[in-house]
Amino acid sequence: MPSNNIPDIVVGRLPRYLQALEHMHHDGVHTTSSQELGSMIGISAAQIRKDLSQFGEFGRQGKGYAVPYLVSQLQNILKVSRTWEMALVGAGNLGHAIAHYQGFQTHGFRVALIFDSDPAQIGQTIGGMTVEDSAHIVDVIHAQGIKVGMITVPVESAQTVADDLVKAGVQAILNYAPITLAVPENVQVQYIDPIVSLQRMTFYLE
Amino acid sequence: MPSNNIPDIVVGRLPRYLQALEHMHHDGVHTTSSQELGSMIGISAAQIRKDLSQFGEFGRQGKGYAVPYLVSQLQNILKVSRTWEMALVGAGNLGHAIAHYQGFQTHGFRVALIFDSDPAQIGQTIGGMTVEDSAHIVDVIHAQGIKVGMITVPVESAQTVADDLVKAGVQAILNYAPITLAVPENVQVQYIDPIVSLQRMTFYLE
DNA sequence: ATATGTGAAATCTTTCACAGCG
DNA sequence: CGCTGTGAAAGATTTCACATAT
Repeated sequence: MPSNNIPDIVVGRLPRYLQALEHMHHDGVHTTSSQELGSMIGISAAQIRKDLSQFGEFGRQGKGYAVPYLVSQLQNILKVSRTWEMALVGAGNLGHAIAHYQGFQTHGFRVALIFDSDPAQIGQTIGGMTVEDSAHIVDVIHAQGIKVGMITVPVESAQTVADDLVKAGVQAILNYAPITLAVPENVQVQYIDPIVSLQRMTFYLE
Repeated sequence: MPSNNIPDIVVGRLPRYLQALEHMHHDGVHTTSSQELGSMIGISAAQIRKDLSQFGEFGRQGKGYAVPYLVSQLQNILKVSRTWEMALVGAGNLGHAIAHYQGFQTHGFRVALIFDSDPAQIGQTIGGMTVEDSAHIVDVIHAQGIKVGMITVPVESAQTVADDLVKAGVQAILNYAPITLAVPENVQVQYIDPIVSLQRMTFYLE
C-alpha cells in the first residue's frame, strides 16, 4: 500500500469518503458498496473503486466494503489515527469559534496553542488555553514540535504569520485569510474563504 | 461574452483571480500580466489566459491587463457587481463569527437574516439583526426573495435545514456542517469543512 | 521587445465494461 | 447473482508554442 505518485485530486476526495463512512459507522451500517457510498456523496461508483485501488484492495467481490475496516484504513492513509496538535494564530471571532469547535478531537486534531498580537487578547483564556503573544510563535511552536497551523488573522498580517509558522517548522497551514500565501514547496496550504466559495456559486445564479 | 459551456473548474478559479486582482487594485497597481498574476497565486500564465479567453478579450498584446477593468469584468462574470442578501442558519460560535465578518459587504454579499432553533438564541441581537426562529425559515426567506443561504448548524440538523432552504427558494448554499447535502440539481452547494482540508494535508506529512 | 489569445499536443482524469471472486 | 478491481477508451484539462498586436 505505497503512497507515492497518488494524484492530488484523489487525495482530495479521501477525506470525503472517510466523512461519509464515519457517518455510516455511527449509524450502525456495517457493510456498504461503491454504489451506495457514491450516491451518498455524489461521486460515481467507478471513481471510488479506482481511487481506493490506489492504496490496496479493501473490498470483497460480491460483498462490498466492511465499513469499520475501510474507516480504519482511510484513517491510516490520511495519517489521522494519531492526533495532530495544532497552533491557532488569531483570537478574533473566527479564532474563538475554531478554538471551541468540538469536531477536531474525534478526527485526528487538537488545538494546542493560541496566539494573538492584541494586548487585550494576550493572557485571556479560551477553551482552557491561554492566548500567547504572537511574538513568541516561532519559539513556542518549535519547542513543542507542532507541525500544523491555522491562520485566522486579518489579511494584512497573514503572510507574516505564515512566514513565522514556516520558521517554526510548521508543514501544513490552514489559511482562513483571503490571500494566497507564499510558502516553501514542502509546506502544504489549504484555503478556506467563504467569499471564494460564494462567488463560485453566484456565477450560476439568475 | 456568453457563459454557457464554461467548465466548472474554470469557474472555480475566477474568484481567486478576482481576489488577487483586488489586492493589486488596493495596492495601487494599475497594470498586470498573466505572468505576474499567475506567480501571485501559483497558477500558470497560460492557464490564466485560457480561462479569461472563455469570457472575452480583456488584455492588450504587449501591454497586459488593466487591473481596474479586469476587476470589474470579473465582478460582472461572477455576478457580484450587485449585492446578494444571505440567510444564515445557526447562531452558534461559528454563526456569530460569520455574522460579524466584515468581508462580505465589499465583495457582493450581506447577511440579511439569522435563524436558530434554540429558544435561548431566538430574539437575541447579533450585529444589529434579531435571531429568528428556524420554524419560520421557509416563510421569511421566501417573502424576502433571498437566494443564498449559509448553514452553520450541527450535523444532525443540516439536511433538514437544507430542505427548508430549498423549499424557501434558495438556489445556493454554503454548508459548514460536515455532511454532504442532498439537494435538487439546480441548487448549488459549496462545502467548508476544516477537517476535510486538514486531512488533505496530513496525507503528505511525516 | 513584450505579452495576449489560441489551435494543437501532451497530460491527466473519468468512465466504461468485464474478468474473476465470493 | 452481485460487486470489486482494473486495463483500455473516452473525455477533460493543461501546457506548448507561435501568430499577432502594441
